[in-house]
Amino acid sequence: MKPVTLKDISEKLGISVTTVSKALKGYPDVSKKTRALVKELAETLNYKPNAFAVNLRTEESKTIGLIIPEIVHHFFSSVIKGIISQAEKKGYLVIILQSNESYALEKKQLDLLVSKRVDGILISLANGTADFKHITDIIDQGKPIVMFDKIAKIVKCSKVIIDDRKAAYTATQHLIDTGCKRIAHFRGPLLPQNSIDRFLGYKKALEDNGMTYDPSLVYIFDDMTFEVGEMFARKILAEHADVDGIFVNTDLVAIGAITEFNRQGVNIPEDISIVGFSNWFMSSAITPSLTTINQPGFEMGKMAFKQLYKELKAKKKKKDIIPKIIELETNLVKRNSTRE
Amino acid sequence: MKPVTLKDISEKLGISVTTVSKALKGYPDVSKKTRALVKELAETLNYKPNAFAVNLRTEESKTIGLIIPEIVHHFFSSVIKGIISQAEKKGYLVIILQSNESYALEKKQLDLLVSKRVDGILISLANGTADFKHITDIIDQGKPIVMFDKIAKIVKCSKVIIDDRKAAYTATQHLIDTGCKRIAHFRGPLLPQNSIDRFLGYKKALEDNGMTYDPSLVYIFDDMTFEVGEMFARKILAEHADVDGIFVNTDLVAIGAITEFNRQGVNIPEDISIVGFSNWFMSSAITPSLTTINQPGFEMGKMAFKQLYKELKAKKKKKDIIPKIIELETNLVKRNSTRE
DNA sequence: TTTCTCATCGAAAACGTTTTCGATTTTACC
DNA sequence: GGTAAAATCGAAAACGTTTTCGATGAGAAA
Repeated sequence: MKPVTLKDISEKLGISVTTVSKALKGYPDVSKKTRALVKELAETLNYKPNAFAVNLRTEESKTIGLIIPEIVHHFFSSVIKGIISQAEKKGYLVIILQSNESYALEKKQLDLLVSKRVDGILISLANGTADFKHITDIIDQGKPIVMFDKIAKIVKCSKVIIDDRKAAYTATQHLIDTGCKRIAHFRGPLLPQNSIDRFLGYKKALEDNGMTYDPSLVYIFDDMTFEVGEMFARKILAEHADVDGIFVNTDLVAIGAITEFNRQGVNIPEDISIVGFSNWFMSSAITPSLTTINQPGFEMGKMAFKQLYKELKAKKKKKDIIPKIIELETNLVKRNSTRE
Repeated sequence: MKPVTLKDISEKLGISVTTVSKALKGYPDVSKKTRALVKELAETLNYKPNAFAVNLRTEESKTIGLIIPEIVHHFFSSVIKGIISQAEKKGYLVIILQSNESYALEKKQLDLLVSKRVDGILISLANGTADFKHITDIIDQGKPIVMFDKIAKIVKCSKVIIDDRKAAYTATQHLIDTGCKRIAHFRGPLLPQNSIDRFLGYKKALEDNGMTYDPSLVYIFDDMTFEVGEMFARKILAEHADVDGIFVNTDLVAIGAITEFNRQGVNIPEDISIVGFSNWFMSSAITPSLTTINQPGFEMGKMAFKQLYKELKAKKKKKDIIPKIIELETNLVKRNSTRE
């Protein structure tokens, strides 16, 4: 019933616990004969080291924490998958917490992870997070932490991101290149850095092409849902009949807009061209299929863990951690919601 | 730099480690005065108990493991969210692993969780899992384990499920009630219990209504994607032009089929009625909106954790664990892909 | 035989906490 | 003041592992 311990093995073999431990861990000062004996008995007894004891002794748990604003979300769940897949390869387990876009929760959860003594932390910030003391405190304690996607530029730690501004610029430029003269932007919320950067990329593209930036063409809303996309589409038709191109913050909203435009008999891309953001799998399914920016979620998760892993190793060797900004490539996926 | 320990507090206060520990844990044999002193110092020093030491001493980690076939999946990520939300309330953390629908991986991960000494395990089986020794071994060790959604009927442990058979029966009956005379079924893979039960419900409904069951109307395919839905739709039109109703295993495939039918000028629900399964959020977004079975993922996650929690408490009190089957209610969500 | 080297082993401390049980002090009561 | 009861404390063991450092013995070299 009780799990097998080193002591059990040592008693059965008439040798000390020390030697058993050493034999199993491949220390050189144990004879081939006893080593074989120990390993064999450990095998047949199905010995598994008590993780709690190992943790206490080595002061590491081979576990990392992950805080994410929302789990039920295609992009984020892809990131999670990327993280877990990579962590598993290196023998790390992942504890996942969800901040629900709440700063207070995020803070509490960070605290919880620290008190549980995870080896490191991966985090994508909540929209509401504007103060970063809870993050810097942890960094000051020397615990590795890596941010991804929704980051804070001020905080000195490693980050895995895409160049939202550049991607948005590319998307908008594509609309311009395919003949759009008056381009709207479905921006979504004001706060997270992504939203800001995508907006700035959109604006820059307009300006670089000698088009006037019109604030009334930027639609703002806190939630980004399918229904909001439908609503924005109706608004565009009512308020700005001259709009012939839209750059949308996220695919789900773009697909909502397309659905509404289809319903209203607006031809896409002839009357209005649309570019989304994310390359959600439904973008290729909708009719017309959606031109969009590919945002590599799985890859982002992988890279975030890889960077954290490097820092964990560096810390073990008492080396300094030099924060690194990893920028992942995005690309425009041309489909049928924009012209040739 | 080093975290504060009980010893630090005891030395600063000139009392024993024992008393400090007792004071913090509210033991009665410590005076109000010292208790206050200890609590205050612990507060200002920001003392956090060393989780590793507590784990070792108490033989529990307040951590549970979760094995799921696939994370990037709306239903499963909803379940995860339900589990995490509930676990957090009770002070438990959740380690998530993904089996990728592979029996071998599932087995390995279960082993990993046990060796990490999680307090209990939640699992939704991989499609390929047909042997259950890896599960029963853990149950025999006395470690609580609760299955959900994709379960094995033979294994003696608690389960949280829906009545797939009944739900499928309801879906099919709805097609019959609204006038469908020849009903196909997009079944998907042969193996997981859900697939089998949904098929059986479909078949039973036909038989109970005096309709002949025609195996050639049951479409089987290993993957269940949007594209498979499109393909099935084309096949139906080519092979069985007389079909006027379809019960589809999962919403995504149903939506693929609707898209293809729309493209081909088939009227839904007039020419062909469709019922899906899951109530994925896109079901209400597609045109026509999809009649479907609501499958409460979040709720399922919540209940699964709650049951596991009960068993963890029972185990602590040395009480016997009596396996419990929890069946969650499903309901038909009538929308526009079926007639009135 | 003595000395030295090398291979092999084990005692013991340490990680930080919890809990039992005995010891000491304080209070209550006569 | 003396005794009993109650309140308060702390020593020590325990959880299972890792690792340091010293001990022992065998064999080789002198």
